[in-house]
Amino acid sequence: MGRGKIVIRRIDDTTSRQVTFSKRRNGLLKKAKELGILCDAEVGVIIYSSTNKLYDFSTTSMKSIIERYNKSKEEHHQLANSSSEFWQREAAMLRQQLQNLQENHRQMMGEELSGLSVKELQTMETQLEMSLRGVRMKKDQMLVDEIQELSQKGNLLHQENVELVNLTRQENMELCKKGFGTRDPNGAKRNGFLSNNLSLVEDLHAPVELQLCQPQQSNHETPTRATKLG
Amino acid sequence: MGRGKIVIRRIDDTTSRQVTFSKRRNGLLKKAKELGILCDAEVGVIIYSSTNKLYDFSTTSMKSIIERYNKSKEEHHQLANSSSEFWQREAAMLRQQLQNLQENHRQMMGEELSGLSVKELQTMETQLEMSLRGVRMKKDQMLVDEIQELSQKGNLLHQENVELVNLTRQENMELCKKGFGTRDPNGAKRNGFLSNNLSLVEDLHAPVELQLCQPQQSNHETPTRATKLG
DNA sequence: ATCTATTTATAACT
DNA sequence: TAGTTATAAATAGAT
Repeated sequence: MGRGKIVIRRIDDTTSRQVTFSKRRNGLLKKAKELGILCDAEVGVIIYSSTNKLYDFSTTSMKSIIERYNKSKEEHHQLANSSSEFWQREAAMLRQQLQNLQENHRQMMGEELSGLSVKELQTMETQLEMSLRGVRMKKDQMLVDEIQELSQKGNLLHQENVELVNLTRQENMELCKKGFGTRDPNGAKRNGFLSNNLSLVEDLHAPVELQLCQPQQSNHETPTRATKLG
Repeated sequence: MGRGKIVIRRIDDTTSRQVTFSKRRNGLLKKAKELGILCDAEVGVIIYSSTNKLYDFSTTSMKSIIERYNKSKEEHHQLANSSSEFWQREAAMLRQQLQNLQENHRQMMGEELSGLSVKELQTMETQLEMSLRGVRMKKDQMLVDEIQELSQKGNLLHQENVELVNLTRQENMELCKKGFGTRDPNGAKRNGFLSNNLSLVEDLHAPVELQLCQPQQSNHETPTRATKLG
């Protein structure tokens, strides 16, 4: 596949050979990768250039591929000892189970549906509907829980603020009595700071209560008035 | 490089995957061989199919390539000496994979949902919706196909019956001419049997066409009239 | 397995 | 060494 046809024979020219090596090596590694992905195969490629440089590719780990290969070859002439045989069978069984489950899982994910009967598809459909209901219920429950928790936190903060306002008002009144109120009659600085603080909490609080639609809180308006009063 | 472009992604259809595996495996081994010859390289390729069959190629001997590779990587000491140990570790690894997939699968089935975040649940919900759509589409397609096939069979039977009626009528007329018609002028017995036969086929035929809503058949009424005439 | 339209890899060249 | 292009080879989809 190139400008001209070539015969498969060692390329004599060193430069040409190295250029071709570089191109074809990449091609081979690419194809190995594609084979692994497309066909779900375990592939290992080891290449040593004529200059003794190593290039390799493997879908999983080269170590495990080589070990698997060695074991495959050993089987032929050497009957392993009983312990080895046991684990080997165990591994084969587990590999099979894994493959079964993988296929099942893929079908569950809506892939690889060819080869299933209408009845099987019907069963899967029912199962998926049940799963979906389960997941949605769980999600909704989690959201409701989260909202409730936030709401409770909000209520707590609100309580704290009401108490804080009351305390500060008492403090102010006591300061006024002691005559410090004359230089700053409205307490603008401190109260300004406080009301800012409170409205921030209000902003965080209000939408949470909207989402929950809890009707029992009749004390919502008090802090707003309090900030206006303060 | 084929009739159509493909994306490099696991092929879902088992048959296609195996055909492609066979073709590309041969391609890869051929290219490995060519690289070895053209560029004077040492090449080793190990392939395990998804059905765990081994295919390999090596320019020299796989054993020497693997040994060279192991030396390059300086890993050869720690490779499992005991076959038993190797398979034991292999089994442990497979078991772990199996457990991971099983947990995933259970969650997919709507079980064991605790410990998932709202975001994860949202992702699962979307995935399940997609899967459900896929399964439903596949099922519907299969049903439509089945109906179409039945309809075609029905049409064929219908054609055969029309021809049968014509033949029988001709036969009757010829019998009448030969003078056998005088004892049974209407040919009641034989025609009665035939019309029963036809209406049976009609009953089987009609609803199938209703489901498919094919408007092109203008010959539907003819057999009904024929039975009335006969 | 075989065929062929098309894609992909790459030989020759820059 | 990297980029371009004409052509050979591989192969996807069909039979």
